[in-house]
Amino acid sequence: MTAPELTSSVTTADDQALIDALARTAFVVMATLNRIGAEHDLSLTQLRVLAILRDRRGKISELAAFLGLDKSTISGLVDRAERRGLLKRAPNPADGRAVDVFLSAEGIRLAEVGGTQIARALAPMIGQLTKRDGRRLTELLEAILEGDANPDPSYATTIG
Amino acid sequence: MTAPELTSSVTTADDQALIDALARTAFVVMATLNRIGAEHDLSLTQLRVLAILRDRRGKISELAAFLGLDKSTISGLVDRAERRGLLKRAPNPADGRAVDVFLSAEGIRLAEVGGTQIARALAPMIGQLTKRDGRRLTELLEAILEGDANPDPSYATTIG
DNA sequence: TATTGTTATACTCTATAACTATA
DNA sequence: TATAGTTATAGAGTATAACAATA
Repeated sequence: MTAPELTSSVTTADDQALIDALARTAFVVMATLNRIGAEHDLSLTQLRVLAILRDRRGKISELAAFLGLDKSTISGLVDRAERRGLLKRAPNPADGRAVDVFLSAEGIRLAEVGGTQIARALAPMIGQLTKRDGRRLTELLEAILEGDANPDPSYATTIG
Repeated sequence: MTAPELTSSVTTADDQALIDALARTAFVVMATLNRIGAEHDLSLTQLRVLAILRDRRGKISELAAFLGLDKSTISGLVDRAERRGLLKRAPNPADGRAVDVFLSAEGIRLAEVGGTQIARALAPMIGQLTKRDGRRLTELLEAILEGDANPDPSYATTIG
């Protein structure tokens, strides 16, 4: 079986080739993140939660908005991660209804290890390019990200 | 909240920027695919199954290998899609144990509609680039995909 | 009244293990 | 014996609806 294409022929051949390359790249990157997450028994969403909390606290509602998920979903995700000792809950001092979530020492350690592994896993790919081409690719990707007009706020974020 | 980074600082700043751009692009593309799939009550995996079967039949075991999932998972996915009338099963003529899966007329229609929507959804992003930059981006992405050394066969595939 | 979070419920996705049928 | 597929089971991720506590 060779690689099929889902996108149709309403666009030019060049556009089509670019869409296909973007989709393939996305799947490879996501597969890498999934695989590294799985090595630590973390789903992609859990990995993202760890990334988000790596350098800040966050309320349940903020995490939900950031990830584009329902607050009840976050509640469950936090439950499981908390049970594993990766993060903790604390009452928000400014709002009696809100709950702050933040990483435990173990969560911080895991986020660091995961980050290192991700960089290492993607290194062979970016190593295909010269320094100059790498910078060029970064520029081009940042340019197309400018055109992202998705309604959901989480669509515009990085891994976290 | 601004965009956090999961990857660590074992790499150069340039590498880091590229990894970040790749991750952000991957999330935007995947979010687009997810959103369009959801509009048709299709998970990302179901969307990929439709894409794979768009121009070929496939055995359950082939779909499993292609997507990197267990055959029992495919069995369930096919069950649900078949119940919705999107695809059908038929005995494989060459192997009495195998089952062929293929799109129904409704499945073909849905795959076409979905493909068109995906191309349209990504158009604003690729529209940010000149024709020439678009071709350049395609080349660079194809170059880094060459460096993909993932063990799982499904990692090297496009959306389908 | 509106918002924050939790809980109950239901469904999908996923894997593992056990099973049947065929090779 | 080995392979293809199904089924039973279990757990995670997800959303909706109902709820309690707070604003």
